[in-house]
Amino acid sequence: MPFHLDTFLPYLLSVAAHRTSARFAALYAAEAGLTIPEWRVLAHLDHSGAASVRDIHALVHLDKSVVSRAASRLEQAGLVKKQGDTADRRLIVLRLSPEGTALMLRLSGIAERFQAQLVAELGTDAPTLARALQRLAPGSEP
Amino acid sequence: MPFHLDTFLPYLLSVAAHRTSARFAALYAAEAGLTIPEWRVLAHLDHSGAASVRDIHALVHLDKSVVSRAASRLEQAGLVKKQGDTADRRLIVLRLSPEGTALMLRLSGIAERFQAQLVAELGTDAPTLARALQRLAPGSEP
DNA sequence: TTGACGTCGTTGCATCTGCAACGATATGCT
DNA sequence: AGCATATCGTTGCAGATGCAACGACGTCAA
Repeated sequence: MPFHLDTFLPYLLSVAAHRTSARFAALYAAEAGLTIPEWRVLAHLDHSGAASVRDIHALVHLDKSVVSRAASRLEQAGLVKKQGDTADRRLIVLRLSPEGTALMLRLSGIAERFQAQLVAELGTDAPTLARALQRLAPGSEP
Repeated sequence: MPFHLDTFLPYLLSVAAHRTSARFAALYAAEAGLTIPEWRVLAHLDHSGAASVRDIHALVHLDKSVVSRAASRLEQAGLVKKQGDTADRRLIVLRLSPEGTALMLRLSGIAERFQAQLVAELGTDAPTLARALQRLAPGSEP
């Protein structure tokens, strides 16, 4: 009995994730030419206020190098400010600039509308989906 | 009210997909050093018998170039045979070699056990998750 | 038949990713 | 204090990815 790829959860997850990210990226592409890592860094800074590269690396599931390069691009674009931590001079504190804050104000509106649309498409399955995904994607594991 | 990334479905999907794929890849890494595209090509050939690059591209959500290169590597590894279609000489028919069939026999066992473990972890949410993912990942759209 | 157009698989190229260094700094042990 | 060890952010590098060509082949209409 051969194996069926189209009921295999890792495959379904991968395809659904890719497609959903692409749909969302198309929405904010008009607003700002951000990559997904850049968007995640901005979003995290928006709700945490300030964070180091390490914090984002740990909490947002991006490699250190990806965060570092995304932060550099965002700084060059004037959306983020880097600032050496005075207590621990290895750390670099990232904060949204006023322009970054303004951009996130618009982007978070787009994101919330997209989330609402997804929830509408999923109907009553939406909360279960979110719960199941959170179980598959633990917050702290490597 | 700032935006919360950790309830955002595209983000949850991405992290869950990455982590689940990594768990699965670790399982078959010992059995065969396959990349994910290679695994998908093998799995699709296992249950379709024969398929062209185009077929796999359309059904398995991989770029043409990715399928082409994966097929070349698999052929060089002796797991897949390429064969020109006699009717339409643009097409290249891919089939599992005996070695490829034997490998898939072992890999599909690993895959089914992993799927069973995931289902066990998810409990009653598993069928709902699968249904929701299928709705987010339509079979034919570009 | 001829020629325009579409499709197939491959390849080149720019970019992104993940991993392993590396220098700078901090921490802990003696 | 002094030195080994660990952590932080950056960078180099090999490999993978997505996209746009490209040549080869097929299809359709005139």
